[in-house]
Amino acid sequence: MPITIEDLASKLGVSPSTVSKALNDRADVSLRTKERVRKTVRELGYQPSAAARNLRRQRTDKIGLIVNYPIHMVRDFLAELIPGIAARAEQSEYHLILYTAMARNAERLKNLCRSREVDGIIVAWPPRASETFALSQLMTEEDMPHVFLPRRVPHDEISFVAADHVEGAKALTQHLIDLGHRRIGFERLPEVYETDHDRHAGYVQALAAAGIDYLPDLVVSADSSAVDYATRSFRIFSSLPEPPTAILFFTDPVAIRALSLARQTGLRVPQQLSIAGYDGILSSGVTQPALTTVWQSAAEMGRLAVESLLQLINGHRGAPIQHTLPVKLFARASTGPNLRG
Amino acid sequence: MPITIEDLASKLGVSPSTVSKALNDRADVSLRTKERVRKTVRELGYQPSAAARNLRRQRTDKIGLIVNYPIHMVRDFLAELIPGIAARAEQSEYHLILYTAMARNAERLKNLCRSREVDGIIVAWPPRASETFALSQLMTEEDMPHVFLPRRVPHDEISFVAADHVEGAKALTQHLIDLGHRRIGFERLPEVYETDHDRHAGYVQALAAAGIDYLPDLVVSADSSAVDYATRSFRIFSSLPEPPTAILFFTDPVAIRALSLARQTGLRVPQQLSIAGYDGILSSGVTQPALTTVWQSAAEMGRLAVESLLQLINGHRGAPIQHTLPVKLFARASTGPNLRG
DNA sequence: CTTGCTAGCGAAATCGATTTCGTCAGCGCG
DNA sequence: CGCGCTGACGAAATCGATTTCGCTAGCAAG
Repeated sequence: MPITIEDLASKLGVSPSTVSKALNDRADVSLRTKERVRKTVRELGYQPSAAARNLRRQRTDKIGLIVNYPIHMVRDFLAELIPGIAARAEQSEYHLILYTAMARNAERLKNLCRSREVDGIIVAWPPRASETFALSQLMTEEDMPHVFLPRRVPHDEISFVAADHVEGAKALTQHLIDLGHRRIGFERLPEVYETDHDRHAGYVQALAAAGIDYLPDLVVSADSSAVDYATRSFRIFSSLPEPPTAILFFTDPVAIRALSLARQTGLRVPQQLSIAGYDGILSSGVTQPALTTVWQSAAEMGRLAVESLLQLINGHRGAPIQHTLPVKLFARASTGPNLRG
Repeated sequence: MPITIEDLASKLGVSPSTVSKALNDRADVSLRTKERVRKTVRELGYQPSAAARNLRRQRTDKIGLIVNYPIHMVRDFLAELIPGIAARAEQSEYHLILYTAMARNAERLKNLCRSREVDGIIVAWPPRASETFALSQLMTEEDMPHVFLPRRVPHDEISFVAADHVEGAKALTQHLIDLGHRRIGFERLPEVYETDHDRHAGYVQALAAAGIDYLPDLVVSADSSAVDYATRSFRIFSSLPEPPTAILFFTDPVAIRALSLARQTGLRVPQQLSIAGYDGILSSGVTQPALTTVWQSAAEMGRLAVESLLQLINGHRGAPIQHTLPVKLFARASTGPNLRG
């Protein structure tokens, strides 16, 4: 039923080869013929079959995005990332296929590679370093270009696009130090995530630069298995013999929860306690007081990830492509001068 | 380089036809042969070429999602919708291709249909009734199954999944009436959007049911061309000779902005003015006071859209598939009893 | 006039699967 | 013994494009 290249050819009185070559602007077709072909294509609304092209050209002009987070943890991030990726891809005539159920399943990933239904893959995978390496190897063996997101990967051979969480945590800590804080609480994750590692390093660096001692008591490991670990962390900080005058929470939702807890406890923010989050989710701007936080541009990361991937697809040789993007500090009302000396 | 069905066949000493039939579990292959084939497939990690299958079977097991909103207006919505669609699609071995640059371009849409790179399309398109009809016709002519989202489409022949905005606005208005309000402001959009139409109908119905007069002064058209139309609408309501005691804003962001404006003006919410939003974005839960709003489950709509689309793809005949989903009222602290009589 | 070259086009191979149709052996039955 | 039927398999066509390679006409150069 749909128009094929054969239909076009017979209508024009030329061979399918000529039509194909005309449409792909090859040199061995006369200008006059090219014009005739293009005109008829417009008239009939001919569009080549994607499947046939893909089969013959051994490429699909599609890239895959593997998303594998618990969605509720990264709503804001994904809401920016996905349109960012799609927009950049479409500029280069690529489209985006989404895979959300490839959860830690190396077998399925391998099948995806072998089916060749995408030309390259962006992996937004949970940040387990060990997994990352194995998966990258698998894709390399299958000749599948790939880029990881949104964390640094501790391997020189792996391409990634990441945000600079060392600088992010450093800027946040510095901001509090500038406000006169000396006892700055830091909430971290229990498992070994790279993000956590980077942020902790930033925190440590900022303290050291200001000549402030690192106090292990002020660093609390979140227990992500606890139902309400925001409350748990908050209580631990509060029940310290000498509580911090400012706290860096691991994510905005936790910090927002902490704002409520502080209000319930009768603690005024920021007069008696400064609170900061991380990630710059939309909600952080509308709390009362508005939350100080650090933001990474997911759309920008997506854009860069696509550009890197396209380079790899187009045969980039040499060192893998690794980008670390700056983050931006949003100093808002939930942090203020240290009034407790 | 990758393994083809031919490689498998020669390794097994059978023909490619037999391998294909074994893998597709056809009847004219012996059990013993099927077992042998499956075993070797596992050993070699064979995965059929997607392009070759697509070409021969004339289907791709992919569905397209056309998103065409200004992203910032629907972040929360998309962040739920897209994973919802992808998750449901993957249950049925379908995958999702995203198209964000098909902006109101009928030509590109037609090309997408003719390229046959998807088996069906979910259109999350701006709500212009006239456009919708033309686009639906175009896709019907191209034999492309399609479902519209997230609004009712005023045509009996078009499949859609929508939220019940009549009931949503009605519930919201009723909630305020129950709190003793009589002068209830209603912000609407200037253009003729179906959503606006439905919500306005719900507002009117609730008033009528309570025997309250409909006062045109209390209905303000938002000027979406204004930079800060939240402020503009808020001022119009405030400067009325007898201002409303409660206001329904068109979206949560506008309502959240109104909360700040009220605070700046010295108006206490909800004691002196009740404010409600619409959409149930995440941020609405963390304002101070938390915003009363109405929420539609984007994930659920996505799920239903996929199911409807699959029915159409699998040859559903008869009436088009039209779903109108209930919405949920979140009565929170930004609305309270009318204390002004 | 012959040779060589180029421009323009078409025939046929190719990509890798699925599907149709034909073949053949083996079996049961009259 | 002959016939028909069935179960299991393979040869070949097919999907619709791209690409390779060969052909021919026309023209320039020697």
